[in-house]
Amino acid sequence: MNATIKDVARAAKVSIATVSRILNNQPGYSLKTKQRVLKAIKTLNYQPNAVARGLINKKTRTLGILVPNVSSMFSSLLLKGVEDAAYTRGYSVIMCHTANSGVRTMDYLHVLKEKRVDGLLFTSEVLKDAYYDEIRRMGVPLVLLATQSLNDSIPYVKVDDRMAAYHAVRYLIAKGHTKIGMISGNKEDRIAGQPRIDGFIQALKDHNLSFNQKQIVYGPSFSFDDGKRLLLDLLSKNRGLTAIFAASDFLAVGALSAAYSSGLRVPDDLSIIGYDNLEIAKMSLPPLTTVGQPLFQIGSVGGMMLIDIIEDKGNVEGRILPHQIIERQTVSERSKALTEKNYDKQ
Amino acid sequence: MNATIKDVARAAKVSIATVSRILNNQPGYSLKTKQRVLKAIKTLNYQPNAVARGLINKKTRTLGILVPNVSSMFSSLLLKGVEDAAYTRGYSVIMCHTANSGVRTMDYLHVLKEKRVDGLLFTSEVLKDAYYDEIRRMGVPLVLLATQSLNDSIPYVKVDDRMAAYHAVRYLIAKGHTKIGMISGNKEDRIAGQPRIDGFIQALKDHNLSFNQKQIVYGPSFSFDDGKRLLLDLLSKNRGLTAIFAASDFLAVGALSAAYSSGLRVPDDLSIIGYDNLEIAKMSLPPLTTVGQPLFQIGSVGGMMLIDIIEDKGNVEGRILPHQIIERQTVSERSKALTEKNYDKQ
DNA sequence: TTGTAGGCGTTATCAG
DNA sequence: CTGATAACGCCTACAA
Repeated sequence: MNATIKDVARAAKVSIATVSRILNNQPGYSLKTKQRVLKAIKTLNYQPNAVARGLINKKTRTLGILVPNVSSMFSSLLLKGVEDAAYTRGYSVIMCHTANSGVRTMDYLHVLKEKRVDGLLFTSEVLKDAYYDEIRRMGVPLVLLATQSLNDSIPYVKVDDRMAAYHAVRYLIAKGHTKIGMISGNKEDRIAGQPRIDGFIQALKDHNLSFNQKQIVYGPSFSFDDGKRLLLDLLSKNRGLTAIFAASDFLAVGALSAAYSSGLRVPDDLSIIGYDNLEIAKMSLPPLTTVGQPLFQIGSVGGMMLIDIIEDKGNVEGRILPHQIIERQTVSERSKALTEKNYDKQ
Repeated sequence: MNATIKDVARAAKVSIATVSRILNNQPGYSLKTKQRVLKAIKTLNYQPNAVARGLINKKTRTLGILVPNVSSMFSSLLLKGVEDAAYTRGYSVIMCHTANSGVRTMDYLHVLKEKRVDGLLFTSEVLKDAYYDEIRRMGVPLVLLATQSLNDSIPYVKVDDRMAAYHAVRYLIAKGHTKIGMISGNKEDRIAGQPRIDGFIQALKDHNLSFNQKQIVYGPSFSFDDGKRLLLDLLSKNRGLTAIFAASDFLAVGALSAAYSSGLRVPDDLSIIGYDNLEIAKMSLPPLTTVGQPLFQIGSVGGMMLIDIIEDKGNVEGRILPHQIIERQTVSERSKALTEKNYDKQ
């Protein structure tokens, strides 16, 4: 059905070697033959077979990316970033939805190996030893996105979670808040858990605010429903809280929702700052102030980095990308007077 | 680096033909040799090279999917569905973010052809002739997701947009609303535009409600920002509206936001029903009532269908999947009395 | 039950 | 400047 290099050679009355040279613009042919060949290519609508090329070159110009959830607002931005980098560099990307499942992840690793992808991206989840061993055996480069490996020196690109959390809380403090609670998601999470908690506590300490463990409340995940539940939990354990740092936008929006249901007005009665700056942050009511991580960029920078490694242009160092406070409408300025007034109420 | 079939053959002291037979479990070997070969495979950690296989079989077990925006809540669910079908059938999927760009789409079509994918999924956008011609030349099956081609009989999987809109409006009417407006997105959109408008109008007519063109308001897209703007526009053109049908959840949530800003309470003063049932519908304030389309399913059914065609098991007919009204909290019951009371106010 | 050999579409190394 | 030809890793007649 599809024309092959042989067809082109025959049509142009040259050898396949010559066609190949022209295709890969290597030296060794006259202008005339080149034009003849080019014409043959056009009329036959010839396009080289990447599979055959891959076989001999041992390069497929294909990347594999493993994400826990293809459709989450978080991962999908990462995906888009990777895709963009791949596109501009002439690579394709195979997406693998791991569903947080070990067997599914291993399955994909095997497929990706069989398909001889040139490199791997691994996102969000922690890189288990079993995965890493398998990847080592594949012998392809790997870069981590929005996550980091503790024991090994695998290149990664992410934000400084501890610092970002610190800045979020510092922002609250700068706005005059002194009674601040935190809705942490799953504290076992190596990236979104402890580091953000540490940042929260450090910010409190650095500004001479007292800290008690009950100011932090934990959940199984970082979801909207957890946010709803956890806000109530947090409020019941602490009196007089005026601001809250939520470890994800979903948690924050869930908190927003719970606040609304219990008659608390945001930001008048309670300020909330989120984490991530997903699309939903713009669309919540009121629009959510949050500390944003550049997810698309993390993806594209990571993709570029991986391709650089593949093509040996590579600095293979981890990279921390800057985060940023996105001011919207869920954090209020809190004057001293206001604070006292509020105390009276309670 | 990686072991080949030849290495296995040598290690097991058989010919590569025998190894191949065992790999593809075809008849023609004794149990003993099989076990010997299997052991060799294990110890060498051999995995077949899918590139070589693809070259000879002319099958890559790879699908290509073209989506306008990888990271939109809408497309990403479709993606996940396709991915899931592919995974269960042993296929991989290459994702292509077209960014609504013609050249980018054509670029992708070319690489997908070069990489010899076994089939194509095309989503959301209209299938331009240039795309279709190129795909025909590729000679691979195609299925359309959440869109449909008018002139040709290409298999598709989608919802009945006209019917879904009709039901949304009928639902509003059943709740006692008689003054209903519509926020349409881009009316040029072949799928999300006119069909939903038609459904809206038809529902009104079938229930003997008057209809005037100004009850519908249009925007450039289906976005949150458009929703904000368009609600105000709609309200200014029509007095006494008690309910609104928005052609997308984003439009609806934008409308929610605008309503809030202008002091209108949803659903007490104004009811709103959306379209899509994206994740955001659960998380809006109040949670959005909407007519849901099963995006994940559309993706997975479409993926299965495509693979069926590839593997010649194929019924190649288009399929309409059922939509469903998802009742949440943005539509109020409207008694006759209430209606009159509201009229007095205005 | 097993092995030999040709070929899938390219690239690359030789000669000429 | 050009053309044979041997790989790449695998599958599959065809023989044995």
